[in-house]
Amino acid sequence: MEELDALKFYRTVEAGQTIVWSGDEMDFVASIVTGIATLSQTMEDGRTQMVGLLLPSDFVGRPGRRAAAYDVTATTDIVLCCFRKRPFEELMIRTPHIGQRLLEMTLDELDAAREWMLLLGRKTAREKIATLLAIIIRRDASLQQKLRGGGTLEFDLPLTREAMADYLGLTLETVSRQVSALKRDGVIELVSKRHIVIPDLARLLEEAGDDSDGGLPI
Amino acid sequence: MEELDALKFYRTVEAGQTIVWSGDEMDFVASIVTGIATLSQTMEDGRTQMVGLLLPSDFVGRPGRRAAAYDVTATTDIVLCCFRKRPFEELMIRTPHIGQRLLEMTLDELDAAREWMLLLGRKTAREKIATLLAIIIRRDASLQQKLRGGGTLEFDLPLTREAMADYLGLTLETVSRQVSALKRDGVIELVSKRHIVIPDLARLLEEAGDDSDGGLPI
DNA sequence: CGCTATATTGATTGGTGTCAACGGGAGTGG
DNA sequence: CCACTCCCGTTGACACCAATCAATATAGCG
Repeated sequence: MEELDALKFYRTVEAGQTIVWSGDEMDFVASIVTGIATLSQTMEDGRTQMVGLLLPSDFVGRPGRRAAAYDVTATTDIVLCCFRKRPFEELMIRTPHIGQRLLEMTLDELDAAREWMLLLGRKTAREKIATLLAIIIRRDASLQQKLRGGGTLEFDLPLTREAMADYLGLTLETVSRQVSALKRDGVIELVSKRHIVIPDLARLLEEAGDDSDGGLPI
Repeated sequence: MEELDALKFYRTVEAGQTIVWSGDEMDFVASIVTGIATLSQTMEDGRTQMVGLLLPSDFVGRPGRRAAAYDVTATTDIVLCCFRKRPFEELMIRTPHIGQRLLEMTLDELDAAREWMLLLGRKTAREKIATLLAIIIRRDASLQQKLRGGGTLEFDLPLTREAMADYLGLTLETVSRQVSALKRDGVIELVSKRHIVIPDLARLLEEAGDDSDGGLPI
């Protein structure tokens, strides 16, 4: 661990900036310290799909790969803790614990990706929005212990409507419409465009279409 | 490695049988020896989405997790090489190499899942079909060296139309229609319903909408 | 105060889902 | 050998959800 410390250096990125472009050579790996970043893929004609959301403690880059496979973009101001790749890889071989931790994290990301595949392939626009909100809530809950005995929840959306659309495989107009519809139906309340109140979490989860029991499985 | 051998036992599953149900307790992990299996998720109302395709050498189960997160179904007759989970986990801690290999495989699966997210979220039905065919060809090519100098390719579909639909986030009717359309347009030829000839691979890749150069990146 | 980015809303189109009928091959049994 | 049935696949008619094109708010900011 002290060895890792010796390798690291910090880097800051402003909101909206792209950290790496798909296809770029990457000579470092990194871990998010603060802020939120997104992984996305873009087709020739401009259609884009987000394929991952990176939160503090998440890992950027893949050991053993030269070029980046996705665009990595900062959605908020970001602080990265970087390691030059070669030394990191060597350290990983000598220190099994690091690899084990990476395996854990990668398996979690794989689960998240697969949950997202169900959303993209089979859920309606309304269910997609509800699911996204539920996921953001779950994440918030696990970070800051903000649950007040199952009462009302509120939070800020860290994403624009366009980013939500790219995440959900929708257009931004559809996102806007469905958010309005959920508001009209009393599932959510909009304090401002980005600040949302959930009067009844169970109701939201029902709209999300998940087969979960409704508990917050942190 | 010899230790691993001491733990293993084999299990066979008939085509169509479910190996584990989502939520089941799993007291083993396994590796596919022969055959093809699928990972899928199902919603309460029956909508299902495949989230993974397991080929020989692929891994089943997650170290450190009690219950299965997905349904695992054999699409062909299958032979599994199983290890009881607890001893396997202990061995993994003592033998870093196994963990490193698992990490590699998991990262590959994550890449595949993310490629699939782009397909599910942003591609048209026609592009989805073309992409699936391209992926099957790439897999076949990497297994058996069947490429004849960029000439015509042919192969068998290992999936029913319904399985294709579950994989692509479509209905089986739409799959059937788009396969017919690709045939009508000369992109593919149907020797039988499951045996396909590709007269022009570049054309197929173009239909798939990928930004790749068209080479077969094995 | 305009300027720009973000968001909402409307009108219309089009792709895919849904419901339904039909085709065709493989296996089964008379 | 031929009907029968089942499963898989195809095709058609129609409906509907979400995309597209377009106009209009709203908020932040120099």
